[in-house]
Amino acid sequence: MSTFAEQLIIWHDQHGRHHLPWQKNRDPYAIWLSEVMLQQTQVNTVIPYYVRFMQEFPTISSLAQAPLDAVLSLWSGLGYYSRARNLHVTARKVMHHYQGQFPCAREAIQHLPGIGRSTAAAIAVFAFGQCEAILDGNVKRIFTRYFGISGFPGETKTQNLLWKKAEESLPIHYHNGKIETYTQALMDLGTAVCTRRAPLCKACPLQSECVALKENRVDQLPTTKPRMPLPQKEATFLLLMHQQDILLEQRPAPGIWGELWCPPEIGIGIDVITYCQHNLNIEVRALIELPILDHQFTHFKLRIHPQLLQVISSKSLITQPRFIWTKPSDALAKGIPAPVRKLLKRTFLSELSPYKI
DNA sequence: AACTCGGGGTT
DNA sequence: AACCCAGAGTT
Repeated sequence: MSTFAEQLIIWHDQHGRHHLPWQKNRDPYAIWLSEVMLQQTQVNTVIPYYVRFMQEFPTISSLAQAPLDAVLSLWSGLGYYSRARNLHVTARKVMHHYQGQFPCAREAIQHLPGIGRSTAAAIAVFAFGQCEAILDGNVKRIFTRYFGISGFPGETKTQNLLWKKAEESLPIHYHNGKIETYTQALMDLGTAVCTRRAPLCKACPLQSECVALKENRVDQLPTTKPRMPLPQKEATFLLLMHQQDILLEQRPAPGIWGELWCPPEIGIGIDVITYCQHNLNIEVRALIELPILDHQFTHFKLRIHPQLLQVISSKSLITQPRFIWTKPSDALAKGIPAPVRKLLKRTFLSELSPYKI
């Protein structure tokens, strides 16, 4: 076995993580769920969501039978909601096309929605013990440093080279359990030792062969993404109050916050009273402009101007299924984005708020 | 190849 | 405020 893999496996026995919630068994469903939740999301953030999700939907069958709304509700706050929608689609696909048995070949796994090459490989490794290479943020960091590879890992050229290194470094002549340990060791080393800033090279099992360490380039690698300043967007949120209820609208998918519930959003500068008359067919009275809510996405910044409005006419005028009237406390149990959760809490549920319901 | 999709943690 | 995180899908 290569020194690289062997050193990692030896290191993992003493220093790796062995008690994460999804490490209890080889249930493909449990492993698949964990891998999807962990896409672009840190372990400590995922754990409570994962535990709740497994309690609510302990099997792929129970997930497949659930309504999407229930799935999104459990996902609320975790972000990247297309993951939840794809999870739901895939659960039904596995039930229907694979008789509830998760496919075990990496290629087949990779064809399922929401599962790319790295996630498919992780599932193949941890659920089925197959010898496949992963390439996540941890692995990219370790390999760019160990082999001294410069260039932003998002570029195709660099990414292809990293995949090649990942495959070449696999423990080919392994026996039972080695590939799982090796794969977990890569991620644990990336999390605990080969960190983005201030890596603990003196504690690293790969230090004697690490090119970046030899050449004193550890803090130069991996090459950071060239960033553009984020465009600033603004929007008005209409908080329409009718007695104890507010109006929520289900947003279209695909798109930002697809299928999640939000107060109606309009561009700034649009006359609110007129908009409600013409587009919602509701007579309203403007109460107050609530404090601005700033939110940042990967590719733009959104400044939300929440406007509190009182409904004068009957609320029953809106009957489209994409609109609902709901108590703010009930809205928190639905699939709503994080800023909306924050807004509803501080406006309607805080003891300090004059609009507390 | 470039762009779209979130939210939270860290520094 | 910038950067990153067990990336994937679309165009």
